Formats: sequence, structure tokens, C-alpha cells
Amino acid sequence: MATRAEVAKLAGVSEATVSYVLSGKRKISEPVQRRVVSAMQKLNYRPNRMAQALAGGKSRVIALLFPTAAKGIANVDLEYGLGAAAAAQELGYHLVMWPTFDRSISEVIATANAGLLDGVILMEVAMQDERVSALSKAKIPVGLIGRTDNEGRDSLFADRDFAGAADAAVKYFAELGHKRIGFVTERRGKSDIVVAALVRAHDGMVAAAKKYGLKLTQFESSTDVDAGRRLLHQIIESPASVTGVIALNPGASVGILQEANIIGLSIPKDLSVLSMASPESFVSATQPRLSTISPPAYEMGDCAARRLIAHLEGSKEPDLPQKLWLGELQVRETTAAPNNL
Amino acid sequence: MATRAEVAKLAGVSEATVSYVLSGKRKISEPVQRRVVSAMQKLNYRPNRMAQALAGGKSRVIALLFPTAAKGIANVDLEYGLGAAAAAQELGYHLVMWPTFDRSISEVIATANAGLLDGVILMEVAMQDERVSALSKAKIPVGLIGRTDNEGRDSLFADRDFAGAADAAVKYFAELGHKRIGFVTERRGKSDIVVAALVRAHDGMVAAAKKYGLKLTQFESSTDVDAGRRLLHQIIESPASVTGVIALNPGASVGILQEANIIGLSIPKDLSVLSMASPESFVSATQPRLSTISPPAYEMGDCAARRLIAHLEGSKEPDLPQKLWLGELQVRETTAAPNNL
DNA sequence: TTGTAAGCGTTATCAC
DNA sequence: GTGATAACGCTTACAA
Repeated sequence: MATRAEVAKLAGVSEATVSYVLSGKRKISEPVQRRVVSAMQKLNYRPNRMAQALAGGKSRVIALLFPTAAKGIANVDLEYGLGAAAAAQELGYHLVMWPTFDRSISEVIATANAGLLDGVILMEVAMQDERVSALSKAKIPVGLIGRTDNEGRDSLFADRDFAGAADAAVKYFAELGHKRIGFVTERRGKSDIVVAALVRAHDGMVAAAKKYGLKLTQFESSTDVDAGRRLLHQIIESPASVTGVIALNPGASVGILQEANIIGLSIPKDLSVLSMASPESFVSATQPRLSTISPPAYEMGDCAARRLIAHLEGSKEPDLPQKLWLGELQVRETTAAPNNL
Repeated sequence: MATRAEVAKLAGVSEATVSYVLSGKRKISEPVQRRVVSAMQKLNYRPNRMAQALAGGKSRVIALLFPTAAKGIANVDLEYGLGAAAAAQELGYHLVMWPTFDRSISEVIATANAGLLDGVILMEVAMQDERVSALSKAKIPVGLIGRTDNEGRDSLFADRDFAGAADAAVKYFAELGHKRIGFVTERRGKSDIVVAALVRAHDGMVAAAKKYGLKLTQFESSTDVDAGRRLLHQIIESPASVTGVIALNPGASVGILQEANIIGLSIPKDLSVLSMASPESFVSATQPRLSTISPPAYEMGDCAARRLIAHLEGSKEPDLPQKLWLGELQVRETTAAPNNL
């Protein structure tokens, strides 16, 4: 590759001038500008990013910590990554895919300290997320897909409006005529990590149920489909006798559908099912087609990356208005008025 | 972060010695070794990757060109990326996610020339892949998930054994008693890019059908589910009157399942369906559960990354034996003996 | 408006 | 075995 020195020589200017033409941090006279630019083109010059990074202290690389522990089902999460990667690209950054099996981040911090990473995007954020604190302490900028309970402080997030989504879901069920509904959430594991989404969705559901006067029963299930299948029996045997369920984890919804088919329970006639998080691609495979109110993952990933990068670039004002995503209610074939009015 | 200079001072050695302790490219005496290592630990030293990259000419970063054009269904492809990213990580490399909407790679080449990328992994490889030639011409190492028709030359690939997979699939159908089967492949678009997988799968199917004495009819469908649904009508109205189909693209299989359910066609009684490429997570949602013989995507991504990195590290002998992946035949609920023997 | 030169933190090539 | 000392290609004061 051509170096800056060669461009400078060809254009008959100093090396610094070449840099300033590129960065625009200095006023350059018309003729010089032209000469430099044409020299760059002639030599097919590209500034060396490693040299830029070394001299400038910024790599323009960010990492997405991608959770791979729950390999259960439907990697909804890919869409987040795609959105973030595309946004990064558009802004001249690069997104490294960082698969994580646990929540340890010492290696991430080390890599950032080694100058390779300017910032990090986190998923599956907990209310009190040790990773966020650790990264903050290490002065590494963090973007979140999700958010902690530290509302004001960490402003670099893209999160769902769980209250709004829960409200929309429950309202829909109420309008269909349901009186007793279930909420399927993830089993909170042995660890004391409380994923923020679970808490906010739960709170949203409770509030919405109260608002619309529905009786709400909570069920717990792990992410895999088999757990969802077992769950259906719990649901129908429950004294709560719900006529519909709203499920937070995709595995549960599918498991319920599967098992219902096997035991001859008719969906949505005998039980309505609404998923609060299932990717489009995944829904297309379900039979009957799952009704959903899912997060716009691509968009959210895009937003998280943009916010983080804007921060890295030193923008004071957040360019993007701080919004939460509701997700669109997609009525398909698993929701209807209750049978046993 | 602590720099090498600080470590050298603390350990009372020259900076070069610190580097050589790290790289092991020089014999270091016991006491010096100890002093340097302890100084490194005390200062929590990490070599600056940008400086290493600049001085060494290698960034230890590779990119995965991730196709996002066919947003139809089931991102099988995430698993490839996860495998590749994990392998890279394990080997001290980093994998940047590079979403691509088309097959242009000038920007990739420019980025590699800018020193950020040491190599590139390609997906959806064509028989004659212009991207491979362009990258080769630019002296950028390429790893493939898939492979071109240039068998010997580009040795850095991880591909399926399409002949073997087709053989296994057809053999299975033959043993079930099917005489006339269909092969569903992707519609070859307007462009003249011939994705290698399509060709090899086709050839494999033809050979296998001949071998087991089955009559084979080819059907074409685009990737989306709706196309798959329309396809079912083509299949049942076809004079070939097949009793089973083997589908290359996941969208088609699902569409067929969907439409069969709607029009009251019983699967597998009236028609057996076997998918040659559907991710686990996706299959769990189908009803009835799709029988498959899918590629081990994670493993293949892992392999492609390892091969590429081994090459980047200058290994002459390919460490990993050059194998092709068959994929495991998973008999689930969409395949059975034909009804109309 | 432009040029000069001091870093940035390594690798690699000499010497000793 | 170990220590200097040029690169590596850029950013960015500081001069002019």
C-alpha cells in the first residue's frame, strides 16, 4: 500500500498536510487540496488504520458481547448484532463479535486496555450489572441493549418499553374478552443475576393486569422448548384456569404450541398464546403462526451502536432522542377470544 | 495502561528483552525471565495491539462477510459466525462481523489494505467466485465456508459433503420405499452467480437418485416461506407425482409444511419432507417437526477460521485434515414410508 | 495556510 | 543472553 509519505511527495506537500486534508482539521487551500486528493487517488492511498490507532489512541473498533449460554432456541439475538454491525460500518467503525458463555469480562477489559477496543456493547443486561460497573471503572465506554436500574447515569442504551409492551399485550387480551391470563417468564436461575428485562416485563404485566382488571398468574420456564412443553401441563392444571398466556421467552411459546398439538389442545380456541419475543424468521415456522409483540432487534442494535459511537466521537448531546421500543403487536393465529366465557 | 518501557525499567532490563520474554523468540535466562514476568504482573501489563500491529504488519483481525440479502428466513448462518468468532478468540484473533447486502468487496479490500484485516472469511461461495479472485489478486488470505470449483488451489475452506448428504438423504427415502421424489432447490436468480452449494447439491441428488433407482424431479423456489407455500401446489399438481421431497432451502420446507396444513394435506402420510439445511433452533418450531440433514454450522465456522488463521500464522502443513461435512440425518416427524405404494 | 518534528508502543536488526 | 536503535505510518502540537 501507498503510504502518506508517497502521497506527500507526489503532491509536493508535507506529510502533515496530507493528514490534514484527510481529517479536515485544518483549512487547506484549493490548489493544495486538489493536488493532494488527486495524488491519493492516483496511488490508491488508504491511511493505515493501525498507525492511526496507535498515534490517535483510538482503534475505531467496538465489540459486541454476544451471549451464547442459552443455546436453547431461536437466536433472536443475531438481529441485534446485525443492526449494530451495520451501523458501525456506516460510521467507519468495526464490530467484533465476542461470544460469551458466562458474564466474565476481564478479557474484554484487557483487550480494551491493549488498545484494540474503544467500547463495548452488552446484551442481557442486569438491573445491577457487574459488567457495567467493571467496565466503567476501567473507563471503557459501554453501550447497552437493555438497561440497568441506573436510569439516568448510563445513557448509552437501547431498550424496550416493557411497560408499554405489556400494556399493549394485556389490553389486547382484555379486549378479546379474557379475564384470567398467565405470564410466562424465565426461571430465575441459581445465580442472583437479575436480568433487567425479566423484572421490567414482570412489573409491566402486573401493572397492566391491574389496569385492565385481569387476573394474572405467573409461570416460570427455562428457555428450551421441552421446558415449554412441560409448562403447558402446569398451565392447564393450574387452579388459575387461565384462558391465555403471554410468554416472554420464545422457547416457552413454541413448547406450548408443540405440546398442545400433541395432547389435542386447540390453540387459540382452548388457550391463546402471545409471544413477547420471537424473531420473525422463527415465527414463520410455527404452526399455527404465533402472535407476537417482539422487539425490533435490528433497529435496537443499530441504535445502541450509534449511541456508543457518538459518545466515542465525543458528541455531548445525544443525537438520537432517548426512546424505548414498544414492538409491534402482530396478531396471527394463536390468539383469539376465550372459549369458555 | 502500563507500557513496555515501564516494565523494562521495573525489571531492570531493556525494552527488547521484555518483548522477547513475551514472544519467546529468544532464549532468556531464568532470573531475567522471572523479573520481567513479575514486573508485567505487577503493572498489569498488556502489549498494545495497535503498536504490535503497526510494527509487525499484522492486526490479528479477520472479517466474516455475512450475507444479509436473503433475509427470508432462518438465519442458519449465525451459527457459522459464532463458531468462527469463538475459534478466532481462542487463537488470539478477533472476528469482525461484516454484513454484506451484495457481493461487492472493494471496501473489504480497502480495509485490509489499510492494515485492519489480515484475512477474510466468505460465505455463499460461488463456483467461480469473483470475490475470491479479487481478494487473491489483492494478496488477502481468504477462508471459505463453502468452496469454489477450484478444488486444489484454495485450500482454506470448510465445506459440506453434498454428494454424501444427498446420498444419505436419497438412500433414506429409498429405504422407506419411495420411488419418485422431488428435489427443491433455490431459484437461480437473474444474476449469473452460481452458488456452489446449489450445484453440488444438485449433482449429488442426481447421482444418488440414479444410484438408488429413484425418479428425481427438480423444483425451484425462492427462499421465503410464501414461495414454499406456493411450491407445494406445484409439487402436488406435478405429473411426476412425487411421494417425498428433499429441500435445500429452509424456507421451502417450512412453506410446504404450512400450506399442507392449510389445504389438509397430511405430512408425512401424503408427502414426506426432508430439509437439507435448517438450524436446530428453527426446527424446534415446526409442526410436525421437520426431519433434517443439516450442516454442522458452528463446527464449520470454527474450522474455516482455524484454517485461515493457521495460514496467517504461516503454517505450511494444514493442521486439520481436509474433510467435508456430511451432516447428521435427523429423522423427526415429516418423513415416512409413502402412502400410495 | 503550510512545514517540522516529537511522540505512539511495538518489532526487528544490529551490535556486544 | 542482552541492549541499543532504527523502522512502522500516523496524529498533533509548535513553528514559520
